[in-house]
Amino acid sequence: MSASQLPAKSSAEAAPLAQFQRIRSSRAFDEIAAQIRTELASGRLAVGSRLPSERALSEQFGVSRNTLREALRSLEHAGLIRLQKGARGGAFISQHSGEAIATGLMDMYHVGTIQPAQLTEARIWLESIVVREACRRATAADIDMLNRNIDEAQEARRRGDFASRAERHIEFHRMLARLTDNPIMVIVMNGVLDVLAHFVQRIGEYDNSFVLPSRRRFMEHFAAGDADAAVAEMESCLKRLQRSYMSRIQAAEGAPAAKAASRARRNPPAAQR
Amino acid sequence: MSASQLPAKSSAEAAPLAQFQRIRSSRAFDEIAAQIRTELASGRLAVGSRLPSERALSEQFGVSRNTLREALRSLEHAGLIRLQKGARGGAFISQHSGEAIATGLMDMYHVGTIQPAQLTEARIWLESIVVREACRRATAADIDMLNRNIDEAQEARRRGDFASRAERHIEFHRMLARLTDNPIMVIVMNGVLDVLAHFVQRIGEYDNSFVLPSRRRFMEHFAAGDADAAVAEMESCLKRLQRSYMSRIQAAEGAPAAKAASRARRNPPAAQR
DNA sequence: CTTTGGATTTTGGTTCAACCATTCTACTTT
DNA sequence: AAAGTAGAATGGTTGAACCAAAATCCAAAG
Repeated sequence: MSASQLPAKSSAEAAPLAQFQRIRSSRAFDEIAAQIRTELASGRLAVGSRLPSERALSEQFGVSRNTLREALRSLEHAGLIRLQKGARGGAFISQHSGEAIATGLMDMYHVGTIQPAQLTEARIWLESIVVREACRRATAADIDMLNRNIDEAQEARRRGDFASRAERHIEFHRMLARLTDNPIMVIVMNGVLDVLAHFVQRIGEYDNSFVLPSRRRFMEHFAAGDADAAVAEMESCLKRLQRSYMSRIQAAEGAPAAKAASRARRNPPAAQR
Repeated sequence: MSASQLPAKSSAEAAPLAQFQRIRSSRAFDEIAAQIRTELASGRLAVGSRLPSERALSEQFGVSRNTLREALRSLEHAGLIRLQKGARGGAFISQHSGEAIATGLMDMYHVGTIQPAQLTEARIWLESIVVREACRRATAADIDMLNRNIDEAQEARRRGDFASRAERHIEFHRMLARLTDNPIMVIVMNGVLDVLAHFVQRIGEYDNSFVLPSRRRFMEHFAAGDADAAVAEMESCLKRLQRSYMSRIQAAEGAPAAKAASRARRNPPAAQR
């Protein structure tokens, strides 16, 4: 492979591998992450390309491998790189990102920066945009897809499967967001819906028998291309849901232990104040 | 989230019927970060409280200090903790977050997941919400603040200070977002504006002589509480700006720029095949 | 000839034991 | 009492070593 780095100084290769400079300020890994970000922003590092191995990179930057790894950790968490073990592995520039935004919103909720009322409020605002734009762009196939989702939700309701029904309902909104064909709306809406799903799971079952009839009415307007009516129907439904959430939240305020964490705890808990 | 894996078809071998998931978290620091997040979500770790020192934590988790540090790095990047050196230093649960979302959007833009046209499109949509809600909530003091901002922008324009004028214009939109009093809108709008500012700075000066008159008209409607008219004025202004941006970026597109100006790479450079 | 199975190599994941730089505390000196 | 300084606590960094997974190569089996 031509990309192999040998200690022997060969002349500059034509490969897109960047020449990184030595770092200077405190917190070397911040500098390193910033330099790699700069390379990425400049276009010299395209999606799919592979950074040199940790050992090679740490030598290029003139830092230890541990420090370099902390920089990579930061970039990986941001969704910019994906790390792969084994021969031919390494750090690959990744496309998706987006996930970091969803977890960011979730963190803000957990830490109390976002209150439930603000969450549902923003959701209603965003949804009005999404519906309007989705209505403008939806094809017949898209409308079929949405109708299928409603059928599935109805089937889940018939079975008394609350979890599945809730999941279908949320998936409906994700579909609408995707129909806008705008990654910002998709990402933000997905993040908000993630938090909302978490929130709904915490407050438990609630009365949403009015949702399915509303969905049917919504789809009539939507299929007819009547964006205003579709938005109005959706907004009315969401506001009713919001009232339902808010009335339930006082009850759930006391016991926040509703997390079905299936994760295996093999180590002592981290808590200590 | 929403990551539907495509099952590799055509594997004719006798595979078990069940769909097994890929084992993921063999990485200790992921487990650690998840545990700390869980503690945070459960409310046992409040904002401002301090985690044990790295040395103590690594002992509690039964991992080396380096591994623990990689976990902390991930949490720090997310904005959940703030690290402080020296005696009485350590990892403190932090409030703000939000920054991670802005950098996430910026990353998505740099990596090409968000195209300039989609950026300005989403911005116009979001702004319509912001204006409507800000109009509903603005006090006389808020209106004064906005008017002051316009005066400053006009002053900057008189001096021919393009950078300052652009900064004032963007600050105007940040103010409006804050007036919604909804952290989600503030965070998302701030992130979008960050990217937009970066984008505008890249394409250089442009004709925006129409912005200030539009702002004055906007403020008339806004102060009168006429949200519809305010939204319409803002939208018209932003769409004109958008056309200006797009015409400039196409000009930059045509010339074979020295620095990789655009990155709409349809064919991702195959990752070392 | 193809297939299988295991050694080999490459690479990320982890550990350990130190040292440095910064910051706060507490004690000593003036 | 004020000022200065020694020390301790804590994050930041280092370098060498080993482990585990994944791709490759190669020889033996069919």
